[in-house]
Amino acid sequence: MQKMMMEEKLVISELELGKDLANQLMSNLKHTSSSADSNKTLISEILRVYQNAIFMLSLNEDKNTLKRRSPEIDDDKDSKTMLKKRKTSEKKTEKVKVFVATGQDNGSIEDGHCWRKYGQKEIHGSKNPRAYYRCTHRFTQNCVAVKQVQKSDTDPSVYEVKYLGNHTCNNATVTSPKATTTTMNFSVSMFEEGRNRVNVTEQSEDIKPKKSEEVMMTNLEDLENKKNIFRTFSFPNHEFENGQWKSNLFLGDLSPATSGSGITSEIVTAPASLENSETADSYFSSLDNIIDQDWLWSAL
DNA sequence: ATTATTTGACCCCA
DNA sequence: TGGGGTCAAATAAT
Repeated sequence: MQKMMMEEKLVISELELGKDLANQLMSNLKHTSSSADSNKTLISEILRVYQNAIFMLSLNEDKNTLKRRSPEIDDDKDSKTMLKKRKTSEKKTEKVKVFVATGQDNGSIEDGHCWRKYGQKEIHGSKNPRAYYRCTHRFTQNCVAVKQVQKSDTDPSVYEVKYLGNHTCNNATVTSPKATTTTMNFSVSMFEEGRNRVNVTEQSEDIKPKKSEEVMMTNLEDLENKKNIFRTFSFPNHEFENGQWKSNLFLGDLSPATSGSGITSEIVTAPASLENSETADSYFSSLDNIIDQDWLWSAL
């Protein structure tokens, strides 16, 4: 009950924030002096805020149905430390991270890491191809991080970005000094994935398989489709866990390494170039464990 | 010259 | 068997 209270509070505060932002926007629009960028930013914020609120609410609905799944996830976590050659072991209960970002760029959203494209495929039910990226330092630093980017079918301004594996390279943030004009706000959520849903398929046995998978959706909006699944959080200091939020958050750059299996949460402060608002930082917060979503990349 | 992208081949697994 | 992830040669960009 207390947790419920907490969540409700969060929802309310999100909505209030949205209202605030909307008012600002209204004001901006009245005084035509404001920049377009500013308005765009506000709109992005508003959308994100409402999305968060929606998610929180939808979460309550879901809670009953999928509250406790995945009782046994840990087992192989430590036990096999040095698993020699697990033959495509069993289920991959991975953690999935969902990023939501308002982006207009081509999916190559600045996320503080250097990526190298290594493939692109047409995907069965999708109109748009999926691009595959790996960390630039893969060979030099054995960094296994990989990501997939695919433009949304429904909204061309939306890019769905799926992250697999954690970065183990040093070159975390700071991509290049040059105009990190970077993007905007991101929200992240993370949850566990039910068994063979979105298969991670980290085929190699070379490096230690990271047990983490992350998915990121760029831009908001189309959460309409995937209503409840998407829990995105962008408000500071809140971590979702086992159906409840707790405040706890990390600020700073993308989570460094943590090659370990369990990522917990990470937040990213985004550059927030537009305007000077110091609070413009965006961050990623993540959640832990939640439902499994097939909707995500599924061709529905 | 070096580093990144493109793109069809290859390969694995459901 | 084919969908989708990766490789790698060719090509482009620096």
